[in-house]
Amino acid sequence: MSSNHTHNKKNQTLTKNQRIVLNLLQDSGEPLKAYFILDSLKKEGLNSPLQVYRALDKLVELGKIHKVESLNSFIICNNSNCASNTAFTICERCGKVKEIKNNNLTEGVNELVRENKLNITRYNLEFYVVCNSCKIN
Amino acid sequence: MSSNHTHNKKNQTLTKNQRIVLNLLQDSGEPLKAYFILDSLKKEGLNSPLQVYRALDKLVELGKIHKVESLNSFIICNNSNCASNTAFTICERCGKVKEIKNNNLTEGVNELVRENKLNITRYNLEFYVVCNSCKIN
DNA sequence: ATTACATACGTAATATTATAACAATATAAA
DNA sequence: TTTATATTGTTATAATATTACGTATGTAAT
Repeated sequence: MSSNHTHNKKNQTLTKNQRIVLNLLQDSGEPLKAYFILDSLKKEGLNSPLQVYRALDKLVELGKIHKVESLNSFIICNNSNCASNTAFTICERCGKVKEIKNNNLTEGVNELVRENKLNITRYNLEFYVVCNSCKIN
Repeated sequence: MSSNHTHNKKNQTLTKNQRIVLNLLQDSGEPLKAYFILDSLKKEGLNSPLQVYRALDKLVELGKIHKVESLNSFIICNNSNCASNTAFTICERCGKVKEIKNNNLTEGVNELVRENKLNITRYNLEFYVVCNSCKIN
């Protein structure tokens, strides 16, 4: 038996660089910046920004991660069927980001798009909030 | 009559740098990048990125312009009452950006926010489209 | 097996976007 | 007028992202 069978079938189609970047984002759950990813994965053999950016590009293309545009950061997709559509809440105080996975929202957006005759291919929605823990403190 | 009364009262409270940056964005109507603005305004006395970024920051704060996050660009606000909320269509082919100023959309978003119990302070919506002229060609 | 093709890799250099730090000046408020 | 606040100009540097080039690897057709 080879030693490298922890990844699932879908991940097997990924290359080594793509896989280690995806794993880091998966483990983190938070949005991470490209150069932070680079620093974190030096020990795994990533040496240059381009190696990170190429992996990120591919993972975005595959829909496995998203770019949070206003933060120049990347976050794991925890939504099975968002395709390239994204919807996030971003806390203005602590910076915490959550992907919104609420079917009502998807429905609502679709309706919004219909009503306004927007002929869209995809969308990116960023809702700035004060999150619950920040509201308390 | 003096020759320089085209700006409205609100603009009179702006500083020189803020005013010339705003005028450029106003005349252009398109999203412009900070360093393009810098190059364009060298002759007006802007010498450093920081002068541009400071003016841009202030204008965003005043709601006179918006940042189009996914393009790292800035565009004049042509919506009297959007505050810091933004909604754009961005053509995937030609890059053309339009601010959506449709009351239905505002209403729809508000409803969306209510239904999903999002406690938001502001939002940024980016709808990627293929614009009409690109669709034809 | 060999060719052709597409994809990914590694590396170096460079381009683009944005901010920090500091001293000086203007503006508004007390 | 004194104090506080915002803005300016300048230099340097940080943070984010891409170009260019040559090599390697996987896959599919011949």
